[in-house]
Amino acid sequence: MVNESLVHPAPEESLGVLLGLVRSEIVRAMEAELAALGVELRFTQFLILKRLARLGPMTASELARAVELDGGAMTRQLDQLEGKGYLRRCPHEQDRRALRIELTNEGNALWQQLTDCNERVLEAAQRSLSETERKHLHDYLTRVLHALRDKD
Amino acid sequence: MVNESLVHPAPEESLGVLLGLVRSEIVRAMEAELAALGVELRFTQFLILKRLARLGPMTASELARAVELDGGAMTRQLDQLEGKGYLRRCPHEQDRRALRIELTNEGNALWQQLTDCNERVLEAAQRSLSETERKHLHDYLTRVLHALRDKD
DNA sequence: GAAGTATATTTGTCAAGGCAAATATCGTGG
DNA sequence: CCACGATATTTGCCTTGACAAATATACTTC
Repeated sequence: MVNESLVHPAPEESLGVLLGLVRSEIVRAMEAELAALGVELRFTQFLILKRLARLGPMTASELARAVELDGGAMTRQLDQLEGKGYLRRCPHEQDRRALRIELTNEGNALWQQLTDCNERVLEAAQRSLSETERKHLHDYLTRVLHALRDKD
Repeated sequence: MVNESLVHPAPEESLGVLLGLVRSEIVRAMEAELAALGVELRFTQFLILKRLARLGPMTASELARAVELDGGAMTRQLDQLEGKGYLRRCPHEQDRRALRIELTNEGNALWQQLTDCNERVLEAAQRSLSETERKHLHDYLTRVLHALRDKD
């Protein structure tokens, strides 16, 4: 598969920089899209709700690990999301140290909007990539991630 | 009670998440590598020095735009980098509002270490990708970035 | 079952970056 | 020249996330 933009490469941005730029554009686009729908959520909060919606109730620690967020930061995000009424801290049945974090009805109702919104942003971002290219992009990034994590 | 799906995360991480994970691993690796060489620099500071080394002296505003950093944040980073002796704020010859930011000899000397370090980290990150795949990855990311910036 | 270790949550502290206001200077159109 | 809007830098304020300490509870080992 020949690609024209390989023939005229942009002034060489290093991978680290490029990743940062793309990510911050995606975050910006998502937050703007949400705000336009009247939903005031930061990207991190979107990620938290997404995990809960997809994986079901779990403890705050599991949630923190799932979104790679510090435990302390998670406590404060949960404060906010609970305050907005999207989730609830319930006592954990087997472990009295832990919490069972679950979406409220309102949180579940919001979820459809969030996932649609995410869909639109990712579609827009990748609109110049073919289906195959999208798969490759995902595959490459996954392999890079593994390379970085499994040192050697 | 541990949620098994957290141990083996779903194969499909969304692009936004994946980008964040890869970037934060690269940042972590770079900072660790630098620290191991006795150089205490944050990734942002590395980027600033990199721009200066590659593009030569410029104003603080130009530098801020080049690394996509807020002007206020740039002022504070310059304070630190000037304090460490890596750069210098000189008066701008044509514009008395502006500064001419330039690397010191020490800053230039550091540069070779930084670029070698960056080289090693990126090589390690992409070690499982062929030369062609690396080019494609870069190309895809560049196209995604353009798609996000040039709204339709 | 007691002691010691590991884990869950919360809270305090800190650095970084975004945004807005303040100040200085530039450049342009009367 | 003068007023006015744009730009450069700095500073203050706010939010976020990392890290560490404190507290409560679970688990493991003897």
